[in-house]
Amino acid sequence: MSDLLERLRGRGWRMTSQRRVVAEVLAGDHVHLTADEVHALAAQRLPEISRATVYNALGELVLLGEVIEVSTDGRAKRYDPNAHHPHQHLVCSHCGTIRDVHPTGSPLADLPAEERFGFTVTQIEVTYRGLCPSCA
Amino acid sequence: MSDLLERLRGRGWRMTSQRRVVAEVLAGDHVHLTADEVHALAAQRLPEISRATVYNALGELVLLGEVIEVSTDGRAKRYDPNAHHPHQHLVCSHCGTIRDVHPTGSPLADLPAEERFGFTVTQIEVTYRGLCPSCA
DNA sequence: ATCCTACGATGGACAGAGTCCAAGTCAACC
DNA sequence: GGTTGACTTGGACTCTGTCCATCGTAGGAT
Repeated sequence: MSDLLERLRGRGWRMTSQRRVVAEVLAGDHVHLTADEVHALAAQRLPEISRATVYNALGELVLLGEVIEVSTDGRAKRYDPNAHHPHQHLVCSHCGTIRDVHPTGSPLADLPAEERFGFTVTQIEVTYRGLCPSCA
Repeated sequence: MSDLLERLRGRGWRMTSQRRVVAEVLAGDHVHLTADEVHALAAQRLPEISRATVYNALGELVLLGEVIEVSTDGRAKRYDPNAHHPHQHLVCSHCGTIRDVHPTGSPLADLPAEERFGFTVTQIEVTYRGLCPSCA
């Protein structure tokens, strides 16, 4: 996690107390937080941090490739710090719980050339939906 | 498309002029309209139709399984009338164009039992992202 | 054909998520 | 310890969607 701070600083990311707190919140074990949840956790350590700053920092972390934006419902985006290990998501349709999963094989192989319409496909997102054990 | 109206009426869907226009707008080309786009198109035929009515009708069509809700960005949901033919989506990261695609094989087979965490998986969404020919 | 009535439509207020901006602050380099 | 330009702030604003009280009407009953 201080790896993260190192990397960011090394890339010329100006280190402010606000950005540090946002990065630390994400690097904790709370996964898939919404921006407001990140803001709430950050505010526990830095009470006057503003929402705009959290949004800015999150957006920059996404651009830097340190965090992935996930939107599994049509509501708030979630921020996934597990950006350096490719994975997909398993979502409970009832309670919204999200788990990282690692399917074998590549879904790209399943898309025939004639179905690509000339696109250069660079990314594939797979969302598995169903009921988790508690909601079943 | 009048198939759609038939089916809806047969299921006891009370047919109002507003609902008819919404259904007809969707039954047009296989595009992926947002609620506001549906509203705009519907309003060309029925100028005083309200946003709330369009949202209501779209929500009911989704519940009836006649239309699928798609959210490929974190922004407005899109409504996909191609609900009776399973398919996935190919999205241009630059201009947002969406195309229906039909991958071979099932990604479910790629999710090992130990990666399912006891979930009962009932639905899988795959989104292929990349650049379309015009944006490349 | 007309009447009834429950279901649907309306539009304006409201809510949630996110963006923008002008003014103030401060991290990093000198 | 200055200087300076990048960062932060908070409030206003946008966009998407929901809610609700009131009004209108589709379709069965007569």
